[in-house]
This record gives sequence, C-alpha cells and structure tokens, in this order.
Amino acid sequence: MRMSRMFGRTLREMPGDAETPSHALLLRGGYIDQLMSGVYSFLPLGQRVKLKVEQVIREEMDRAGAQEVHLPALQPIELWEQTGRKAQMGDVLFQLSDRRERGMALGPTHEEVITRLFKDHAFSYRDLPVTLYQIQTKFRDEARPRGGLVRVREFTMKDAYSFDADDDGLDASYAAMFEAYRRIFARCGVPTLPVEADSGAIGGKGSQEFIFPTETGEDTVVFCNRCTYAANTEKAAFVRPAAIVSAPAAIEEVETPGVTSITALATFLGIEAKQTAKAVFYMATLKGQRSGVPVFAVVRGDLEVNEIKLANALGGAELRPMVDAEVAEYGLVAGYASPIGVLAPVRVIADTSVAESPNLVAGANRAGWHLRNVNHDRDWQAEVVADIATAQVGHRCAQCEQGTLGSTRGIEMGHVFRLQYVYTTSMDVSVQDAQGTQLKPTMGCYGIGVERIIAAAAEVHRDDAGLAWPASIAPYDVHMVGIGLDRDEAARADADALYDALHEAGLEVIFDDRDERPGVKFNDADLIGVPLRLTVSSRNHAAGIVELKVRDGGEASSVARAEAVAAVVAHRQTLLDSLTTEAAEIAARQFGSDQG
RNA sequence: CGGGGCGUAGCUCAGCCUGGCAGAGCGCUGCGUUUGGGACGCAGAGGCCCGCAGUUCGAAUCUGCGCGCCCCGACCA
Repeated sequence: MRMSRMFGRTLREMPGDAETPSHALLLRGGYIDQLMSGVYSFLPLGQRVKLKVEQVIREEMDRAGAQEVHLPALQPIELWEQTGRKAQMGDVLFQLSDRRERGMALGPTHEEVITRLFKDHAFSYRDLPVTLYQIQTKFRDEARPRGGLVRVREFTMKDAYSFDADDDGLDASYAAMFEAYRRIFARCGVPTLPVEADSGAIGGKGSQEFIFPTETGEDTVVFCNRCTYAANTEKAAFVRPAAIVSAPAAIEEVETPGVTSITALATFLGIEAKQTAKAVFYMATLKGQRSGVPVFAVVRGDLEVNEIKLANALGGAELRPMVDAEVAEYGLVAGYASPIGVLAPVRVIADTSVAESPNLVAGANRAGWHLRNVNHDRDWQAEVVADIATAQVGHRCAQCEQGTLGSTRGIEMGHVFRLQYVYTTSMDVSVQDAQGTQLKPTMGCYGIGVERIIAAAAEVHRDDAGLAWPASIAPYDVHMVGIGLDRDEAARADADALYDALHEAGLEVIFDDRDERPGVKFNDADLIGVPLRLTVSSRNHAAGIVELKVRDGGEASSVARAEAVAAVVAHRQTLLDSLTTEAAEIAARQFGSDQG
C-alpha cells in the first residue's frame, strides 16, 4: 500500500472521547472511527488488524479440530422463547419485527441457533464429537458501552460449540479449546490469566475466563501467591478469617444511637468488625418468575455480600437493592436490621461465616439499638447457609489453605463453559446411541472477543510515540519510509524496486511515498506501529544501504541494499517466534508466578 | 435506570457568566521557499453554534423540553 493512496489519516491531537491510551492511539492512528455509542467503523488499517486476529483464531481453531460455520445474525424470537433466554437477557437482546410483524432478534450469541443446526443435521452417536465455530458480528444492547472497544453493542466474536456423547468427551473438547485459547492469546501478544468463573446467564457448570490484567478492567480477579488458584471474585472461594471463639452467652440489648455502619458499630463497642453481623436487603426476581421476593442477606461484618453468589444461592435470580419503601413494608430497620424475627415472605440467606461465629453483634430491628451475643441456630435460622461473601485481598486461599490472595482488575478476553445439557434439554436434542436408544449430547461453548484482543494488544504494545504491534497482528509487516526521493530519480526507482521485491517475498508493505517532511513520516510510522521500519533515501541509496529499525526495539541499523529483503524476512520471523514466550513472561512478571 | 460532565469548522477548543460582526490552533486547497524526527510565507475553502419552543428590538450566549456523546454507579452470554 502506498500511503499517498491510503484512506484515513493520523490525527495530531488526542481525540476528546478517548478513555484509555490504547483507545486514543487507535483513534489517532486512523484505525477506528466511532459511529455512535458502542458502535465503531474499522478503517483500512483497523480492518487489516482485525483480519489478522481473526486469522490467528481461525488457524488455532482449525488446529484444534473445530469446523467453521456461518450462522444467521437475524434469528426468530421463538428460538429465544424456547430456551427462556428472551426473558433472561431482557433489554440486552436487540429485538425487531419484519413486515409481517414476525418477531426477531439480532443474535447476541448463538447457542440457540447452533443447537438447532446440530439438531437438524446430527442423528447418530457417530456424528459425535463435533466442535463448530463461527467468527461473526453479534449484537447486545448493553446498558452502558464503555472503554473504547471493550464493551460495545456491535462486535465480532469467535464462538465455538462442542457436542459430545458424555461428560468425559466434553472434558476432552473443553481441554482442546482451553489449549487453543492459550495459543491464540500468546500468538496475539496478549497476556491472559485463566481464572475460575461464574457461568452467569448462559447456564451450565464449570467455566473459566481468560482475563487480561489491566487497571481499567471491569472484572476483579483474585489469585493465590502459593498455588495455582485464580478466580473471578464473582466466584472465588476463600477461607474466612477465624472467628473469635467464646461460649454462647445470653442476648443483651445495647443502646447504639446513630451507629448505623459496621465501622461505627465496631468502634463504638470497641470490638472487631468480624464480631458483628451485617445485613443487606434485596429484591430478587427468581428464575422463571415475574414478581420479586424480598431477601435478607447476612454476612459477618468483616465481609461483603457477593451478589452473584447470593443469586446462585437462591437458585438463580436477578437482584436489586431494596428501596426505602420496601424496607419499611417488610418491617426492617435500615442500619439496625436484625436476623432475629424476620417475617415471611422475607427470605433469610446467611454466609457460612455467620453460622460459624458465636456471639455476634447484630441489629435489634429498632433504631438506636443493637443486640449482643446473637447466635445462629440458637436465636435464628437462615433458610440457606452458603458462601455468599466476596473474596478480598489478604484472605487465605481455599485451594491450598496456605497462600494469601492477591487481586487485580482485568478485562475478560475469552470464556470457556461446560454447558452440559442446558440447551440440548430445553431444545429437546438427542441422537441415537450404539444400542439404538436416545442419547442427549453434552455441550460446551467457547467465546473470544476479537475487538477486545485488538484493544488489549494495543494497550500492552505501545509507548509514548504510538503503537507497536505484535508482528502476528500488525496491519503490515514492514513500513518503508521514503526520504527525499522526489529529488532523486535513481533513489526513487530503487525504492519502488525494493517495494516490489518485498511483495514478491510474501511481505505486506506500507510505503510512505507522500510529499511530507521526514519528521511527519517518522512520527506517523511510530504512531501506526508497524513492527519493522525501512528508511530509504537519497543518502542511503548513494551509500548502497537501507536503514532497518524494529519499532519495539532499539536504534536503526544499516543493512546492505542487496540484503534488505532477506533482513526483513529474518527479523519478522524472529519477532513472530518470540511471541509465544512473550505473553507468558509478561504474565509471570505481573503475578510473580506462572499461573499454569 | 440513578449521579455528574459535555455538545461551536474535519480534529482539539475559546467565545456563553455580563445577549449586539462566529473565532484560534491543527488539518484541508492553491502558489512559493524548505526537506533525516510533527517547517515557513502568502492567498483561500470550510459553520443549521445538537434540535424544538420560549424570553427579547436582537440569542451560540438567557429559560424550558427533547436528542446525542462521555464518565461514575447499577448492569454486563
């Protein structure tokens, strides 16, 4: 590509709406353009990067034995009603109707469609196992798009779906995808940490997320400093700090005027936060139901309620905090709520910490008063005692029981799920087994956000001057910068010859042949971030050399003109080879240990 | 959906408080000088000042109602 002909230009100033450095550089470099909130166009440079990322994914999916398909984005709404996910996804699902008023949705994901496709074309256990994948545009009406390409409403996702005869087969398919993901992220130069994750609204049991660690991330993950345990805090298990042991004592009321927070309560009474019980009220809409039920959640004062875990403890539910009117309606006193004497229909759910800790201070359900020596089982009983608290930095690891948990923010780059029979049940899918009886296949699904890989790669591979793409996903392999060629016909002819020779060697080349000053060209080259830069000039031509510079490396070096093509080919290969180890090294630096 | 901020040239922004010619820098077009890390001169093009309704002799500016975009929270297969 001759830059004089390339559509899109670099911006000298930072665009106003850019939040993260990577977002700003993608906008400044002329890679992307925002059309509306959460919707982006890809200019030629951006489209090339996107295609490169997709190609890496495609190669690794194919290597893992998956087969590519193309699925409709436009889908009948009945499919979503059948699995119950129309209600479950709610406003996130983009809905529309055709001229005959038939209801449709723009696919936010494709479990329903792929399961239907499988049902229509697989009839025998001999058709198993099979893994199908697609790299396509998906649509979600997100409540709040954010972070440039991180959370958008129209995006490209690779989704793979596996079908197996039994759960051992599923484990094998899952493992193959897991390994493919490790290779994909490594090849794209994006460090990721695999963590245990909540399965969320998609259903199924057992899932892992690949988290790209960054302070601007939406997720918080914890990881052990001694063993391999790492988990999203939505899911993370932990050992609760030991309770202060004492024999159960008699309940007594204590006046606590104006003391409505745990911190204030502990200070006022001269006790530790873990000697108190904390109550939080929610309205929960349970799975398959319309109206909400009131929920009284209790955790020990030193812990926080984890709404995801709480929702799971309720068997799947949408939660929102109670409003004041509801608090009053159910006879609760904010700041002084007591688990003793909570009346139906309020459901009381307690964290295990509360059941294990004797003589806690809890509210008296009367403004200005608390109760000392409240004991679970003796004084009150929760309907469910479960893990509903959030793991925090400093907590003990539940896996090795030795290490301490640290935490980091991060962005979810990919997610692998064991769906099992969720969709084959709701969509009534079966094939015949060897005995001639019906066999229900077990499923897995495996997603990767393409734009998120681009954003993460840009976030990691950049400096003050601009982007510095990994060779695997750079828009071009080499950036030729022509200097002073307008005044030197021979040098220009030689530059053109080199441009052609690089192409013949199979390289993708961008050639800055514009009538610009050298500084502009060098700065644009740094901003655009192609991994290798070749400077061709009148001066270099006279000396029989070109200058080769690695974008993410040191100084430019002189290479004999005759060796130029070979040098570029060799450097490029070195860069590609280094990628598989680079991500692992960055991850190791970030977490102090290789997370397996 | 709550809270906050912002909509003026392609981009970054002044102007608004205190109503009276629509501006700057960058970018863009032409000519000339320049040419190894974002040059300079001259001459230009480019605007429904987000929209609608008010107030006023007069509105980018004041008021109301919308719409859009960004941030925090809620939400997030």
